[in-house]
Amino acid sequence: MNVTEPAHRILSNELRRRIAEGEYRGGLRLPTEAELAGRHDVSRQTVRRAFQDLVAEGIVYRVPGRGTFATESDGRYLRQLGSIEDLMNLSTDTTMEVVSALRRRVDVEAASRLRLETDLVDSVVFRRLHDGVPFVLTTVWLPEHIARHVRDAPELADGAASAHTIIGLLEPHLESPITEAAQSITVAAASAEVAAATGCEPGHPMLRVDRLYSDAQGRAAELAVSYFLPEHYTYRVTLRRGGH
Amino acid sequence: MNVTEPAHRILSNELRRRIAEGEYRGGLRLPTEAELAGRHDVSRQTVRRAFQDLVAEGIVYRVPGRGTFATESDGRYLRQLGSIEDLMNLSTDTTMEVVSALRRRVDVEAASRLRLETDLVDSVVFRRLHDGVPFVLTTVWLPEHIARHVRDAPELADGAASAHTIIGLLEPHLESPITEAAQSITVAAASAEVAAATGCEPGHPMLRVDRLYSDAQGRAAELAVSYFLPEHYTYRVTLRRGGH
DNA sequence: CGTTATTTGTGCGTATGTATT
DNA sequence: AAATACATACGCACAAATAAC
Repeated sequence: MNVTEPAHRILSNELRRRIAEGEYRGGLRLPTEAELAGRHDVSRQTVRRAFQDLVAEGIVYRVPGRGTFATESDGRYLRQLGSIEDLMNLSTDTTMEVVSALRRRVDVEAASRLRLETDLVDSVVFRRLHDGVPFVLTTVWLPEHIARHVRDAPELADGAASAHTIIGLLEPHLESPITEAAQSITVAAASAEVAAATGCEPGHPMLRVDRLYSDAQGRAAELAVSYFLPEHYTYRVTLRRGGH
Repeated sequence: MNVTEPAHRILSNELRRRIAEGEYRGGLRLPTEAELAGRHDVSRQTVRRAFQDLVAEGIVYRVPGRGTFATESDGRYLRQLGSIEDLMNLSTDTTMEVVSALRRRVDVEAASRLRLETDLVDSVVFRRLHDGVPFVLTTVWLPEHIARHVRDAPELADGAASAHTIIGLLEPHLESPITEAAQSITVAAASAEVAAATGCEPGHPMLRVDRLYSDAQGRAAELAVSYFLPEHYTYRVTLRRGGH
C-alpha cells in the first residue's frame, strides 16, 4: 500500500483532526497559509493544496483578506454524503470491522424490502471507526444473486478489518451499476448489540439511517441499516438547484 | 461589478459542458493536461486546478499513467437528490404556526454561522402541523439585510397560521436566488420549549436538522434549526447518478 | 522481461491581483 | 495608506503508475 503520505495530505489530516477536536470553534481563525508553511516547513502552495481539500469537504470556508474558518459543527465527525460516490468514498478515512461475517439467513422483512421472491438473503454486520473510535454499526442485506460474488471475499470474513465499502466491493461484479440510493433517516434507541459495538448504553438515542441501493432498472441491490452515534457523527447533505 | 472569470474556471466550465453533452461517454479519455494547456494557452498548473474541481465534484476520475475519464461510462452525472423545491413545497400539506414573531435579536452563534460581521440577526420561531398534529419546532435566523423585506409580513406575526415556508416568503425579494441548502442531521434532546411545542416530554430524543441556505455567490441567506418528533417524521432523501 | 514514452502526482519558487483590516 | 491574507497563474523538477514495445 502507500508508504509515504503526501505532505499536503499530512497537513490536511492534521487540520481535520484539530478542527474535529474543536480547536477553532466559535469563529476562531485558523493559522494563515504563511504560518502553516513556516511551521510545517512546506511551501505555501502545499498549504493551499491541503486547504482546497478541506474547502471541497465543506469543513472550512475562506475569506480573502480575513482568513480561514471552520464551519460550525459541534466538533463531530462530519462527512458530506451528498452523492453515491460520497457513500462509496466513506472508506478513505474510516475503517470497516466485520462483526458477523456474510452468510445466508432467512429474513422475511429484509427480503420484502429488497422486493425478493424468496425469504433467503445474505447479511453481514460490521462497524465503522474513525480515528480508532467506533461511530456506527451497520447491517447489510444482499439478494442471493448478488451476494454470491462476494461471499468468499476476505474483507467480509469474521473479524476482518479493511478500508472498504460494501457497495465498492459489489460494484465491479454487477451487470448493471448502482444508480440510486433511497435513504430515510430517523431516531432509534440502541439495542444491546448496537450499544456493545459503539460503546454506548442500551437505549441510547441513535441516528438510524436506512439505505436501499438500486440499479438503473430499479432492482434493489443492497439494503443497509446503520445506527450512528450522534455524539460522533452528523449526517450532512447538500441540496442544489440550477445546474450547479 | 462583474470581474473576469479565472482561467481555471473557464476551462472547468467548458469541460463540464462537454462531459454533460456526452463527448467523453463510453470510457473515452479526456485530453491530457499538456494538450489542454497548449490548446487553451494556459499553464499545466491551471489545467490541474480545473481538474481538481471536477474531481471534487465527482464528475471525472484520474489515473496516473492513463489519463482522465468521465465518471459513468454511460452519461452525465446527476448530483441532484432531494431538491430545494421539495423543501419549499413542505407547505402543501402542513400548517405553519408562529410561536414567536420575527424580530431583531443579538445572537453571536447564529450570526457567526451566517458569517455576518455584526451579532445582530432577526429570528422567528414557529411550529409545523400535519393533520392538526404538531411534529416540528423550527427557529429561523436571517441577516438584517434580508429580514427587512419580511419584517412586516403578516405571516410572521405572533400567533399567525399559514401554509407558507420562510424560504418561499423570502425568494421574491432576493437579488440572487437561493441555490444551495447545506443540511446537517443529528439527534438532540428536546428542550422545554421544544417539548411544549410538539407535545412530548422534555429530554425526548428529537431529530435535529440544521439548514444553511445560500445564494449562487455562496452568501448565507437563512439559517434554520428544526427539531422533529421522530415518531411523526422521517427524513428522506434520494441520491441518484447517471441518467437513462 | 526490461526499456521507454506517456500521463498524472507532488512540491517548490515566484509574481501579481484583490479583498479586508 | 499600509499591512495582512487569500486567489490566480506560470514555471520547473522529479516521482510514480501505466502502457506499448
